[in-house]
Amino acid sequence: MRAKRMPRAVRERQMLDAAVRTFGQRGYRAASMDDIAELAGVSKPLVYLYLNSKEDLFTAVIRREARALTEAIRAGVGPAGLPADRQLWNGLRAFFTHTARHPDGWSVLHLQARTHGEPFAAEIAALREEIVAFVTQLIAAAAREAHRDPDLPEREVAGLAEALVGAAESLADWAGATEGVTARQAAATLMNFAWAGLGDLMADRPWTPPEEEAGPAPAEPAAQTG
Amino acid sequence: MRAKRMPRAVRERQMLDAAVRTFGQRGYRAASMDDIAELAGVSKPLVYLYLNSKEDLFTAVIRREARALTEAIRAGVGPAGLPADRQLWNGLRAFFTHTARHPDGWSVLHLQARTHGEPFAAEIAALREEIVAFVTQLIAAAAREAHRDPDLPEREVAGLAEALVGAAESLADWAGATEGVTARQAAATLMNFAWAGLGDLMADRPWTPPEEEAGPAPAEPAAQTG
Amino acid sequence: MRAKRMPRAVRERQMLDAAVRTFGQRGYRAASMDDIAELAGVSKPLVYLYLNSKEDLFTAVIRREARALTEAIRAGVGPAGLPADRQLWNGLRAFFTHTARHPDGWSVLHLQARTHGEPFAAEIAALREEIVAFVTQLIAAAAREAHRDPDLPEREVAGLAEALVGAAESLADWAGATEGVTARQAAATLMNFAWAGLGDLMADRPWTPPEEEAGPAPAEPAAQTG
Amino acid sequence: MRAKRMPRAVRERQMLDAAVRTFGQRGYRAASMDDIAELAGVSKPLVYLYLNSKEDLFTAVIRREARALTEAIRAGVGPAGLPADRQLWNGLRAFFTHTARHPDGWSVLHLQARTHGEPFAAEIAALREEIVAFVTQLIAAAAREAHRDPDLPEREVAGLAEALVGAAESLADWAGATEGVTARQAAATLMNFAWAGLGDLMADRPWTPPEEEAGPAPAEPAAQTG
DNA sequence: GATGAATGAGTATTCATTCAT
DNA sequence: GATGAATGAATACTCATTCAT
Repeated sequence: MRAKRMPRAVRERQMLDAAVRTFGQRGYRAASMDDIAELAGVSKPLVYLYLNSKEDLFTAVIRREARALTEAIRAGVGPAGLPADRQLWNGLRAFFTHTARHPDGWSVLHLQARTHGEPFAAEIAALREEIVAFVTQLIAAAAREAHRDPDLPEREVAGLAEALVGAAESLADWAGATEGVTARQAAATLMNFAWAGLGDLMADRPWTPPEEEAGPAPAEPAAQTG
Repeated sequence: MRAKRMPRAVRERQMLDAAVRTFGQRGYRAASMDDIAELAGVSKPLVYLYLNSKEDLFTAVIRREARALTEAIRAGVGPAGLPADRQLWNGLRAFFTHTARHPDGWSVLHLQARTHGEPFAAEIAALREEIVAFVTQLIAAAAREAHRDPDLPEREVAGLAEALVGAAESLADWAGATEGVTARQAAATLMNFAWAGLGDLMADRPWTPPEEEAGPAPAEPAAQTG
Repeated sequence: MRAKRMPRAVRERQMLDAAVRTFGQRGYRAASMDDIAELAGVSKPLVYLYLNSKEDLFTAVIRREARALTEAIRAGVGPAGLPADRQLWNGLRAFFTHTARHPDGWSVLHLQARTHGEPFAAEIAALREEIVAFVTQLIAAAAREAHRDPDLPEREVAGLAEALVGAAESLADWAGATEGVTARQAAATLMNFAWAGLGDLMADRPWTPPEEEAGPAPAEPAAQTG
Repeated sequence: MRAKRMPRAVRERQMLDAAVRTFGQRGYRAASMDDIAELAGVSKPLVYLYLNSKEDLFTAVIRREARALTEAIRAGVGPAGLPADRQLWNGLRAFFTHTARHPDGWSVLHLQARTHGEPFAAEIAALREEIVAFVTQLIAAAAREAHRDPDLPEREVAGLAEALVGAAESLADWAGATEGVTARQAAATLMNFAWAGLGDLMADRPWTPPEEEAGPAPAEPAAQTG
């Protein structure tokens, strides 16, 4: 039973929701347009009318999910004036919270989109670059705060940022697969690792999370749609 | 055009070589058995005769590449008596060297195999578990060496190992994509990040690589075939 | 060349018609879905869209032909009140008429479906059971009419019914292959054989067909389509 | 482990044995030359060397099994001097005994060979003609014995013979599928049906089997090979 | 004589995509 | 605006058959 007339924006959202789920769970190639149309509750030609082709649909999905993720992080990080470690701590919690709440979207971004060549890889590269740039700038800020001298070489900082982002991605998967690991714990583990380093941890000198703000974790409207 | 007669073992190796390349570059679904057979220089039925099915072929590829990777790392790490940071340093260099030399194999292991569900995910899970277990044990050894007291909680150690492995994976991709980053540099960046931590780095207290052995990086017979 | 748009039911009938012909003449394995689609004047994907798989298609064909045959017989037999030999005589004429008019359907039911294992054999077993049950009940009725005492053992009756049905099947093939043998003649031969027995025939005591009704043989709308 | 050197005749017999089994159980199309070669314990090229092609192999199988069947019947029938009903009775027992002992051969002759078009159908037609001719001549003999006058028309006799043979085939299948039905019982059922007719049976005037000869049922060397 | 190595030619099935209404 | 009807192009997999040794 097909749903009755609806404004285009709503229909399109339903299609994208269905697509995220299908792509996230089955993968790009294994997901068929039939599946997606059925899950969205519309006919296949309508999907084509609105989203043009499978490639365009997948690209639209990637963009929407990428945007949602970066906005979640941006919202979590807080004002630019905070100290670097505090900003990172906030951002990581937002990141782990978001990936936990949108596993299909995370799967699309982290697994599916990277595995199927151009033009999707480029979308992901852009997303990653944005995040890496943010982290890079945080590291630079931390160096400034510490009056470090001389500066770390640029490429070294880039590598550190890559490492940090990779560690976060890995922990997001791990938290998603391991019962009972909260976003907060994942973030704490990563802060320790990144900020204090294993060396300090061995010496029992961990990084200490700042006292918590009053409210709950950065609000997100709701869990995964669909 | 009939392919020259060859002993089965040789042909099988050629097929696996072709498969690594094709799967690594195109992905599991997009790689067709026709492509692989052609690249291997044989007819499709022969591929089926020897490797049974696309699924079996992909599994065989995963296993071969996984084995090659773990053996390269194991060989690189050196004797068990070395200090933990030295073992890690050695292992990382071997890892980055291997992934740089076998980009298709690395793509299969890191991207393709994880994206296409069971039974491939299980193979990769096993591989990753092996590596994570090794890193976990290194961290435990480091703690012992540092006479750390009290012990880090088990789950915390697991998370740290996940983070470290994820960082390494990420840096392998980065090194593969960035002109002029050597395995040694990638390993050094990660050692700094992991061992000293960003905090120490800010304070200009980096981890110091041990003096280098005489010869070049751990020998590997040859680069990717095909 | 795009086939003209048609309602699904019509197209489905065309496909089944083409399938009966192809399966009946070439056999299940030798008939390719390409052949059937071409004969039906549609593309292969449409056949799959409507009939799902070769197995399902063949099953649908068997069911349709089985139903047509049993209904032809049921219609031919006439009211339950008739004497047993009269019912048998009517039923046999209907049977031979139908098999003569639908040789491909008869080939599917009698030859192809039995030769290719489950699940087709089960369909045919059900059909045959239905017919054998009908004959069995006729024999029982004849015994009642003759006030036979004691009853024939159940297994003996089953064997007789099998024999009669087998004889009918064989005569259907024979009539189909032999120029100039009418359904009526085949039915008469079988009635003689079955009802009088060779012994009586030798003694010149044949079974006598009842006077014929006015009209022609039981009407059937049309011959095989295609 | 391949068997060592063997005389050609023996090897060929093994291949035919394997082929009967495979064709009988799987059907002509579904049986692969690989299966047959493996079951025969020889390499595929050897099968081709001896039997030439799948078609030739199947034809050879049909001929061998047809010959075995007709010889078993001929041996069972006994001397030409016996009364017609006695000859039929003997022949039927031999037939049901043989089909029960060689189910795969019976399946090849009765099901598989008829279903796959020329040239196999011709082989079966020849076999059937031979049997029908024998039965026809028996019926003629019975008529002579009964001094029947006038003669039955030739086509009528042909039809009766077809019916009788079809009934026998059907009972062979039935006996093969029904637990506890012996060759003797099947033959008795058919003699009753054919000789006395249902009409006489209803009147409790069955055909009476002649007293049994001393020895056991017509000897056959052994059950199905392979 | 016997076999391991190899393939040409199919076969069922699927999917993204487009019309005609 | 929305959809039922339709297909071109691929894809995994199989099999009878043949050489080279």
